[in-house]
Amino acid sequence: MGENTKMTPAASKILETASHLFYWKGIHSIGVETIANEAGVTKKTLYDRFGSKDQLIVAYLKDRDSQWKNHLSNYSDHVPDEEPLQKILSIFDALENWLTTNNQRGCAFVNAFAELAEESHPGREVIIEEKKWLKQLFATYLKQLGLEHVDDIAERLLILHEGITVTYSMSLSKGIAAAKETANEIINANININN
Amino acid sequence: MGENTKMTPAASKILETASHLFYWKGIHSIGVETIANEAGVTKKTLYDRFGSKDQLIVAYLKDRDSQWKNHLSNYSDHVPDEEPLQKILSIFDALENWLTTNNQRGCAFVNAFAELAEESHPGREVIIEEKKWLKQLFATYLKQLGLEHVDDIAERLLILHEGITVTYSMSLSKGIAAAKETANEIINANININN
DNA sequence: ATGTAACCATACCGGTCGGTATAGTGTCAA
DNA sequence: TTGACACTATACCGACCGGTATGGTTACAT
Repeated sequence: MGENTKMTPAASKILETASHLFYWKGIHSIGVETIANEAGVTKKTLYDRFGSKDQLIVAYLKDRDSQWKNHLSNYSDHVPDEEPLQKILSIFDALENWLTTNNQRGCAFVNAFAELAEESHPGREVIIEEKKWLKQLFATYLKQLGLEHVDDIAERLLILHEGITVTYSMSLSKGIAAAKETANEIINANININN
Repeated sequence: MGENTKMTPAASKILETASHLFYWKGIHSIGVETIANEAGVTKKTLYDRFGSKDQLIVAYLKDRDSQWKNHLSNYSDHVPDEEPLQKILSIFDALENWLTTNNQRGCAFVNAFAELAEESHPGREVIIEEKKWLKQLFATYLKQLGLEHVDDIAERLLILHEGITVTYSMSLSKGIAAAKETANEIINANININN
């Protein structure tokens, strides 16, 4: 779902443009007319492809989701399955690179969640599912490490992940080292309990 | 600065109303007309008191800041100065109560930061100063504990603080226990190093 | 050759945006 | 008692909002 491959050329361009503008200028601050103009496309085409601004927002969020997961794969895939701790730490490495290159405005999902105040907005589900997915990924690796209380520890790792993203985007953290090291310490502390 | 005491009655009502609407509906989603109407005041009065929407936004952020600091005092002040660790943990207790009562939409500052994308918006400075203040507060208590690397540890505590606020607002954390316990463990780990 | 899908251009809709203008009322201190 | 201040009420401004209507062009598959 949402793969660029099965989109028309105009739709791809619209989504690409919307993605950039929504992220850097904010969802509510950007009008559909601006998106259409910047994409070199008529408003008619935008509505023919996406139906409404809300649906375009959902497409934007799904696109960010798949981009982030793809980025993450580049860091995790070459870590052998026998090293789940390194798998977890690679997530923080992926985040560091993600934040420092072209994503200085912080987490698109957290920002969008702030803007989409209406409980019923379909974008909110996409956001929450993304975070749940990440938490579950942490839990899976923790289980492979043979830890107990994996849900609790996964929650802590997610907290670190979200926290560092916020502080980094406000220039209150220079890199993500503080979060990565804390993650490492939390995990090691719980490994030692089992020995 | 910004104390309600030296405001006119209408100004207080406007700020109170704006504060509520900005927080729950989002800054860009709410128009000045709505605020004026809900406050039972004319738009003229709103502009006579606050000058512009942007200045009202700044007033809103400063008001949230003083409210949060006031709330924090209620939790920290009755912890004796001789117990800096408890002072730090009381910040997390204050946050738990803050988030669970009337502040379910997460951190007003993080949300506003997401909405105020323009680098030059005066509200951004208020937000960053607030976070720096909290980080410094952590550092002060850590220094009283006789720790080294207080800036590094203060950064970690801030990360936990921001992280739990985000995950709680997305219903991915049930309470703030995970953050508070991690904070406690980080501090204890660094106390032991000195012994 | 015909239809359909993807696009273009332009013009329009009602509604709302932030902000201003004009005119008037009540209160209270000097 | 006068003038400054805090307010009310109403009407207006140009700009922009999300979304629609109409009509025409190209390319491509059947």
